[in-house]
Amino acid sequence: MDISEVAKRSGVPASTLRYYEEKGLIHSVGRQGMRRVFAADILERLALIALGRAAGLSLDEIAPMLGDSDGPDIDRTLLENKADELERSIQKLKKMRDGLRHAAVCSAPSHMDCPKFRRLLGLAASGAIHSDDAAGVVKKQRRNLKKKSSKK
Amino acid sequence: MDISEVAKRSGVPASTLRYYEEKGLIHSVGRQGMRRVFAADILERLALIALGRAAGLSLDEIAPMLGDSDGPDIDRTLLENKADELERSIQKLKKMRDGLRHAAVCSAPSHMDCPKFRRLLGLAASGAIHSDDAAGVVKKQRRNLKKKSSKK
DNA sequence: CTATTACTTCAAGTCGACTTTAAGTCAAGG
DNA sequence: CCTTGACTTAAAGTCGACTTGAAGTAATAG
Repeated sequence: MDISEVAKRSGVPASTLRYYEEKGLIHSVGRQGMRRVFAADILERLALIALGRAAGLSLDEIAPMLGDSDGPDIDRTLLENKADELERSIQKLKKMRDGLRHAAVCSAPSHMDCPKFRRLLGLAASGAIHSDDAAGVVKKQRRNLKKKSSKK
Repeated sequence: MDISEVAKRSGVPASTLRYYEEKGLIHSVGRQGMRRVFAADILERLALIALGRAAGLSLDEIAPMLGDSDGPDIDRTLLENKADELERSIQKLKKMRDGLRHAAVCSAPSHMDCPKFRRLLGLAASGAIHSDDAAGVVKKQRRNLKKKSSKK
């Protein structure tokens, strides 16, 4: 497969594939002239990378998990840690969600008069809701939208 | 209050306060010499900003919600949308969490032999689990750690 | 054989929310 | 009055994961 074929099948842009190769996350099996040729199993590897990303791993964290030879070499402890991390994030996001829903329907004349809202405010201020959690979630969605709409 | 007092009370670094002022999110009530003086209600305003950030709003989205005069001016529809967004994120993260937990304990010789794992892989590859969701959550945690440890 | 198109590399740009640095100002304590 | 330390500004740097642009090469359709 050439790079555009991989891009088509995987949904990963060619530029990203080159970037991944540069970072050592993927490898081409050789070249036809100057062009990269990829093996079929590259798709599985890309799925594995996508999974790692979805689990909140950085590319540098993912790299060592992709076994160089055959199957992936996954650290089970790391997986558990990530799962726990996700669990904590979920709990925080739930609090935010409930707080937002209440604020949206709260009948207090001003949100500042609503005790629930003030409690939520206190949580955010004290960092009990770690402000980064949701921010990251949403920011990227915006980026994706932008990407899609600017596809000339 | 001078800027360091606000920083101390709110936990927001002085540099960030100046940045927020530059962006129009906060205002000082005047100067003593060259130094900013803040009113007491700045703390409430900062809490509001923290809340917005926690809900996944960008600074530019937050700005219009902080009423210029007295109470905040919050768009209830926006809040509902954000709550829905969080809800979707929560569902995705739950899938990830469960998938990771299984992968961590799966007895298949290689993860590639485990049907559940392959299903998870498929989800990630197809983008059903929007890869950015968890990534954002975690990345920032790393940043926070870095910040704390490099605090000379 | 040649034009087209798709690839190639390398360097630089992007995004958001800050932080850092350099150079300068000044309020307050001794 | 003078030092000192906390403030000031403006500009540049940071972080991660890519994307974009410029300039060049070559596989392939005609």
